[in-house]
Amino acid sequence: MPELPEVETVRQLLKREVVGKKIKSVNLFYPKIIDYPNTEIFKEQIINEMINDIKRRGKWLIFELDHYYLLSHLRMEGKYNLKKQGDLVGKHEHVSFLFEDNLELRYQDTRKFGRMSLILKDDLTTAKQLLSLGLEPWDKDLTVDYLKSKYQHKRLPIKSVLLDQRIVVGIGNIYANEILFMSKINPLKKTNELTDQELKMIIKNTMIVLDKAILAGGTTVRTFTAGIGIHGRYQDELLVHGKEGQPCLVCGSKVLKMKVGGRGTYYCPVCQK
DNA sequence: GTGACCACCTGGCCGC
DNA sequence: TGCGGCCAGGTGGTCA
Repeated sequence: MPELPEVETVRQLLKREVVGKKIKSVNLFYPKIIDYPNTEIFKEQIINEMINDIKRRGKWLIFELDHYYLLSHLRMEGKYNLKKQGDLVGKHEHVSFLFEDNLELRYQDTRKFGRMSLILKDDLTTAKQLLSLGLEPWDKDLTVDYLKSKYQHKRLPIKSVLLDQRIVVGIGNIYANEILFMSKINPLKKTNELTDQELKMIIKNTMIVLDKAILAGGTTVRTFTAGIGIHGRYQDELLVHGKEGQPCLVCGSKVLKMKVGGRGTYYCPVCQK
């Protein structure tokens, strides 16, 4: 599923392929993908807009158009495909942007969880989708003191809190498992009981894990690929996620799986006491 | 403010 | 082979 490294990979690929293209029309095969405004207004407003840049904030892709920002969240299985006009529309392709050069950017999403919004440029800073997001993992303000201020009243397991996009953006279930393994922290440890040293390790390993994943083009798990024919390679470097029953790479103990906050959580009971 | 729970969705997998 | 049930999980909404 797309987490920050996957979204960043998609961003880089899309930027190469579609920046400079003007949108001639839009087809919505599954209108519920459009969160805001309503579909008719969305289709009207986006016509004749040029894609000038593609940015990212957390797991949101931000297409910079002439007068608007198109916000796109891939959620679980969203991806973009570049097709020629008239190519057969796939079963799971729900939105199609037709460009003036007769190429089409198709949004594909097996589980239809992804969402898009079209926001006026002046409204970006107040967009509800971005307003509550926390710090990027590489932000210089992401310090032990910052985490302490956010974590001090949290008694939830750290595994659940790592997924909270209001504190640090971009960490999903896979990378949360990896970060905690590398930091030797038990996923069930209460967040407000973490030591300064543990917080330091979380910050350091978040950057390491996400940097490596971006370099590898993200992680291809189940049905997720970055689209446009790209498969991430980071799944080959996963240390603990999806390794239930296999020996821990550090101590050789069996990797266990449990549910934390309803999410599949993999950990080594010896390394992560 | 915090935390638990649910809905949104479909394909893959497993047991019968 | 076919069927039903469970699981995967990011986010937003609701409720206590």
